[in-house]
Amino acid sequence: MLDQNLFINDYEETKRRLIRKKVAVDQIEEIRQAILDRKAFIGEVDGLRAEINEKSKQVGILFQQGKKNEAEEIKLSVPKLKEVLAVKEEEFKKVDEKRMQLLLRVPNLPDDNCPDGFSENCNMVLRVEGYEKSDYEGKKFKPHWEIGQDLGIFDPERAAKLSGAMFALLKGDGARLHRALIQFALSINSERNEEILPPHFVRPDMMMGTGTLPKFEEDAYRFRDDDLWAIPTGEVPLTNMHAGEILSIEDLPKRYMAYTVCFRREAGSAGKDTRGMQRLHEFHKVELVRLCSPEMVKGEFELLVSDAERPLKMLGLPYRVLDLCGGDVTFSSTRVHDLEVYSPGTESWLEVSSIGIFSDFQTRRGNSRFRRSDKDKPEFLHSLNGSGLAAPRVWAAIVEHGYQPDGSVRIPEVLVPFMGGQTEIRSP
RNA sequence: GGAGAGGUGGCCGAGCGGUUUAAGGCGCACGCUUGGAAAGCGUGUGUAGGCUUAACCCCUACCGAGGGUUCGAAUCCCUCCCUCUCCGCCA
Repeated sequence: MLDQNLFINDYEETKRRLIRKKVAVDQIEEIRQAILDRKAFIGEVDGLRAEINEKSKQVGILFQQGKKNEAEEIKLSVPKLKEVLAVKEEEFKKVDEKRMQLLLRVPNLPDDNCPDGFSENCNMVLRVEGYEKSDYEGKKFKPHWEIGQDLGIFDPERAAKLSGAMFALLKGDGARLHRALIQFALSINSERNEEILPPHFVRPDMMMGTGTLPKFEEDAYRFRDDDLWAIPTGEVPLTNMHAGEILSIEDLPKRYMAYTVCFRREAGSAGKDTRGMQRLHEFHKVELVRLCSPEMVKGEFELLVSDAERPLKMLGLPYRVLDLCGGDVTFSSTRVHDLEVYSPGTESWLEVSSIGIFSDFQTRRGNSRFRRSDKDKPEFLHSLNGSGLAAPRVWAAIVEHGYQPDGSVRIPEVLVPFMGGQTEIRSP
């Protein structure tokens, strides 16, 4: 959530930046008005409360002095005030609720360093690593689902039988390769990041905290009988770990990583680039989250990008780094770099990590703060996150790139220790 | 799931309808004292919002959360959440 004072003290600038993020002008005006309306009400309501408090205090004092009649007289004058207050409070509640709902649905301000533009076509390729066009041009590569089915390590039919479309079932060495990937990602990041194993179901306010609710309600799974949501990413529990707390600056930055399952309804994306392991309702991921002070953000962002790139480099996969344009930067973030691995089987770039800066947008919602010293006021933490390794798509890339003419799949060297020394996957 | 106990400031802990403006203590900060320190004494010590916007003062809300009763609620009533103890169930 944005600081509402931005709409009062820095309105033109805020408007300019929100427009870059495709927010309609009248929506911005509406928010400003709601904030002003609320401010007007709060003074009136507070004044009435003060008056009632004062009279009640008088009643108590008069009773103790034995001045019963005077006390009764004041007592009778209060209900009228309370009626007025009740009406005002009712209106105030409406105005305040409207303000809140509007604010919760406004995206974060994009950083001015984001390229201009409103669609993914305007995203800028910052660099391409390990990719030679000539390696792929004019050649035909098998998609991972074919290779996987031939080797008996990937079974989409049974996954569909059990759970429906966009679920995966890995078998034998396929499952083992997946497990190796997770172990590998956790191992190489363990020096810098503290490993967390969080709950996978969270309260609604935690989903609110990362900006997932209320805007993206249709994309998350919720339980019918309990007021809990299945996390769409480890970002949700990690970013909210210190909700309601005030950390000391000496504890910063907090660098967390978590291996979690991620649950996504993927509403509206059925049928589109969903074959094989490209898009799943349930997938496994190692997530990296940083909580820090504002001046640490720049450095942490660079570290995060390099942490997210490292596994791709080590696995020898070709990938590129995108700088998302202002209009394509996600709801809660100010700046985003995407890592996309090249999938020769689908002849496309698959997003495997989205590294974002969220400023205090998420932490204001979750009320996660820090203090510079005993004398300083608490300030909101700043948060960042990115995938350390999104298992299914990396799995797909490894299978496609490691595919050998004899039908086997070569395991990248760095994964071999995590595969118990196994160097390739063959049909049994 | 059943029975019971409890949730009060950074921490401990009193208050169970009205000078509570939340006692007292610990911790912390500053000052006095001292050759220096400890002890002692004194002062201060939350968050958010409003007003001012340089600060103070003042006002409002906050005693797990949300409702209710009352002129007045930390205190009484209802619902929910969490923690602890015992029982039951269970990987």
